[in-house]
Amino acid sequence: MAGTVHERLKDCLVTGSKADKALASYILAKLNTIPFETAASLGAKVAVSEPTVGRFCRTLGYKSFKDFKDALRGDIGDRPWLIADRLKDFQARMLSGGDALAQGLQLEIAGLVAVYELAQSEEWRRAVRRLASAAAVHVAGFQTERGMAQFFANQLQYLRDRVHLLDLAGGNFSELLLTDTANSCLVIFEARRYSRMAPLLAREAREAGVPVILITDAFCDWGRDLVDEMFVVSTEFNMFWDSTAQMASLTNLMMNSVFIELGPGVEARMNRLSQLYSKFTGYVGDPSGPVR
Amino acid sequence: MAGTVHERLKDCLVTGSKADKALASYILAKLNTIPFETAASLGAKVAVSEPTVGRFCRTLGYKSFKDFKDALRGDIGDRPWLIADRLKDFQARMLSGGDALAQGLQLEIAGLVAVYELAQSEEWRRAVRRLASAAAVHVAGFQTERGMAQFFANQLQYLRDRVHLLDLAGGNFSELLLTDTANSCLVIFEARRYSRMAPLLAREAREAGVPVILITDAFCDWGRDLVDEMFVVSTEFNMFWDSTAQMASLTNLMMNSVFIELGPGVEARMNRLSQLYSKFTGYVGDPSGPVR
DNA sequence: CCAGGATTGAAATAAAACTTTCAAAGCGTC
DNA sequence: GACGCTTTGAAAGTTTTATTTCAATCCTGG
Repeated sequence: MAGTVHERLKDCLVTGSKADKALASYILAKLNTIPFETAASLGAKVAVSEPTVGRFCRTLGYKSFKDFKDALRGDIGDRPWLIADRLKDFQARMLSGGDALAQGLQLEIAGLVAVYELAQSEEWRRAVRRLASAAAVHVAGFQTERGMAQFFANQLQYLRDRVHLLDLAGGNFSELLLTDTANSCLVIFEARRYSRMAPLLAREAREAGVPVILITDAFCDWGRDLVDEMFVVSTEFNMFWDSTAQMASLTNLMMNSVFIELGPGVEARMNRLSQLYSKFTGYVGDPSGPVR
Repeated sequence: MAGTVHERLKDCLVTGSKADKALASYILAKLNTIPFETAASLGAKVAVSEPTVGRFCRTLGYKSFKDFKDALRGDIGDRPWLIADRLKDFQARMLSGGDALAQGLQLEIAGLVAVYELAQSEEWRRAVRRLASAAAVHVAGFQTERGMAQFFANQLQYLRDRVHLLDLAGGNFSELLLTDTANSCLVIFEARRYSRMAPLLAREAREAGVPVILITDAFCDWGRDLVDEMFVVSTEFNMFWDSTAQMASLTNLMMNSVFIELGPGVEARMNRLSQLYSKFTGYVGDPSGPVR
């Protein structure tokens, strides 16, 4: 049997034996609590023995009750979502061949949902207000997260003035710490293995009265008490190393929020910036560029 | 200790030992996946032993790890936390009010699936082989895609030698075009509005016999006949401007492919690079860093 | 720098969760 | 009602998961 967990269970409602039907029915009704159950506890609830639960999972095509729970963990459901069919293709491949790629995709989708959920938090609104209203915004990232910091800074520069990318090149962070820090703020991108610089910088900034926004992974145990807002994105997608790609999605979502916070007035700035780019460098197909 | 699971964990962030903080922090960040974990699997994720997880739960006032999970069930049990249900939430919002956030998520998921599909194409394999075997790799990005180029370059540098980030700072691209171009290649990140520089650079590179890989959006009409491999990511997620965030996912996926192509030998390089970082800058919690 | 408590992991042990085996019960068919 | 097939649970066995014990290590405060 193939397909999502939902589908298999529904099939089972029709084709299964009495015990199977009872199990499928109960599981569908109480999906939320299933991961907390064991084969025995579930069996007890449905008035069925433990081995029957195991057999049921095997009928469904899973190796064991445990395997079934794991499938639930990444299951996207059978929503008539725009991409459902293509997604199912991937899932099918995963189930047949243990395709690492398909598994990674599921994890990444789950992470993405989490990022979008973050955007609804109070913490998010606070960070957005800060980014929109601070006198200056400094952005830092270390190792492979340097690019993320750059990406964030470049985008924010379209929306507002006084956005600066910090880097390690000078060996100190005087750009942030030795200027007027009143009402400025700091954004740090960092993931495992954390550079010694990240908490150091966060601590210094805090001591200078500069609020800190940290975008990081789930393993960061030094951030909570050192920063004002902390956003955690998923980084484990079944790849040979952790991926910080979702920091880009978060960045983008945050830019959108800042844009909304700033109001339509920013468009003037954006146009002006484009004009400047056009004047000095030029766009494709833009006759007003510097050279033809 | 008393209170909800959430409260206890937060207390623990302040009062707990190092391992306890790491555990509390991780659990708070990934509450949704905890029901699927065992003490051992959780321990592995935060680099802590199995008994420590058990003790941690007891410190928190629970009888065992199992007891802790049961408490969690009561605490988060009624709010949706399976991906399927959380997605359903977003979808419902989209259908009811045309919620911008929900719509964005839907589009972004679809885009992500498309990126993963790209990773199975012949074109992808070609690009990967190229990135793994070229004598040198140059990476360029313009405007807000500079960060993406940097991100790509920084990651690839972990895997191989001779990766260079090009930029407009010098006003020419001699780093690529005036050195020995034999068997080198160029990667360009670019999205609307395209910098005049992008096609210019691509053309020059091609004339110099340098193959070009282009990562861009769906509107790029100048790329096809100017580059060897072209990867198109979705950029329209219902935001006030296009987002190139998925270029990061693509980059990550590509790094994974290059890693596989290069074989396990790269690990030596990666370790060496980490050692260097440790020596000159240092990691959090790494006593062998340059200063304590 | 050192003593003493706190923290931690390895190994051993205990407990639990799950599977297998097997016999009995259910159920449709002749 | 007997036959054969399927389904099920009890009991025993196996594997996985959690706890205990204990020695090593790490802090902390003198």
